[in-house]
Amino acid sequence: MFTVAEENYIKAVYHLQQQQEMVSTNALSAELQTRPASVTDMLKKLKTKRIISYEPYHGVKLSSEGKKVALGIIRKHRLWEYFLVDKLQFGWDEVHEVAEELEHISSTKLVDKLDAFLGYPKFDPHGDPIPDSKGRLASQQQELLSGIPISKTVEITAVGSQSSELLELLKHKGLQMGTRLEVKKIFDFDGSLELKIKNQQVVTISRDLASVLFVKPV
Amino acid sequence: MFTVAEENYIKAVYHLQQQQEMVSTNALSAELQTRPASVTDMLKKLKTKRIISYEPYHGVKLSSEGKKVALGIIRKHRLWEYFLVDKLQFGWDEVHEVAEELEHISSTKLVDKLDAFLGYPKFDPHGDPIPDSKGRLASQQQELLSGIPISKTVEITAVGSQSSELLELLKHKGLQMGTRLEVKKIFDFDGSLELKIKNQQVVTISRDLASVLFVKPV
DNA sequence: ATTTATTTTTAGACAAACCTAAAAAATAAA
DNA sequence: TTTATTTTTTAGGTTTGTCTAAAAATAAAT
Repeated sequence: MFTVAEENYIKAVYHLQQQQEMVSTNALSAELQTRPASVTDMLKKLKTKRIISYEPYHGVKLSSEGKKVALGIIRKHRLWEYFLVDKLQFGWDEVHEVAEELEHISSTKLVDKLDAFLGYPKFDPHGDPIPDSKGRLASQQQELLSGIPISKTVEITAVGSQSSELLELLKHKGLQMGTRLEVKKIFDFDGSLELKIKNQQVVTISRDLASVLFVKPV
Repeated sequence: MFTVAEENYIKAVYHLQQQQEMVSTNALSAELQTRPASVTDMLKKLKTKRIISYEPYHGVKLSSEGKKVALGIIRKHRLWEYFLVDKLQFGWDEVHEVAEELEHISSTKLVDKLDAFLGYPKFDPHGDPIPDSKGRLASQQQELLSGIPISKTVEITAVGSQSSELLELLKHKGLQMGTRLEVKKIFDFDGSLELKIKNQQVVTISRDLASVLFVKPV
């Protein structure tokens, strides 16, 4: 139905739309590492396929059909990530590129059987919700760790970015998806936090780090 | 390293070479459903990449490097087929097309972890051997069911073709890879065989069918 | 050994997805 | 409200992998 290139554009528009309603050519160009002129070409193509609404010079957004397609791709991406971590023992910080390839395998039967095999997981290893076969996303009342008061126990559910620097830091501190922890102290001077990792050691993290970690009460 | 199109050509040369040393342009054209002119173009390209040896008008064969690449692709194809049948409950007659897509996922780490997850299987669901990480194929002393004497117990290891008609017939008779059976009678009139499926019912199959079923002693 | 038929290659085109350079539109600044 | 800057689009090219039509090489038949 769609080429790999088309699917990557659709996914990029979806992600950028989380930030702002209308997505600009330049934003897509940066996200996809292609030149603006190439983006314009593809937008014209996707418009004729009724996947996006697009008026020259005024940005794009996904049509309802486009959203469906995007959720299908994201579903595949996140299910494969879950598979790689849960079944094949990949580190959760090394699955992204492989999942970028696997998400373009077309068989819907495969996706649905994979979903069943994994036990219909609701969140991927980064804590992001996995759309179900109808495109529905589980919503999670998640908050930033930087806003959690002292002595409350929470569980890490997501990270605000996928940068390898961030993932490296989390690994070093012994933090991952599902880690339970309690905020012990908050230092007013620099906003750094002292955390007690459930039944384990105490670590200190910066305010910058606490501001990209999503948690849920437990 | 290689594009999907290149990999499909390499795989096709490998398969056709099982029949005859030198592979012709026309044979590749038929196998890949492309025109002979397109095949010639690709052969020139693969020659410069030192994947095949090719002299105009005299056919091609894989270089030793080309064989390595081919075995890598076949390894992925067969491991994925095993995964689909063993873990995702696909019928063994419906995995081929999906595996045709999955075999082009590049990560070798993925392949090796998948291999481990599956328990290093030696044969795929069609009974074909799966190359190990060094490209070695398990050889199997397999014989045709039509040559097995009465009262010997054997296990089905492979089928001589992948035609959907054959696969449908096998499914109907309750025969699949790994099925153990004993030859009960051989009717001289038409060469048909009566088989007792291990601890189950008795079925009769034609000589034509027995001539495409590979088995091993058990 | 010629002629005929088949197979294979060359030549020239096309669509997809990218590119650079230049023009046009929109936005911000003077 | 002009002018300058940034953003986006158009115009024209490139590469990959395919195609058709025609030419060349090989194989088969008389």
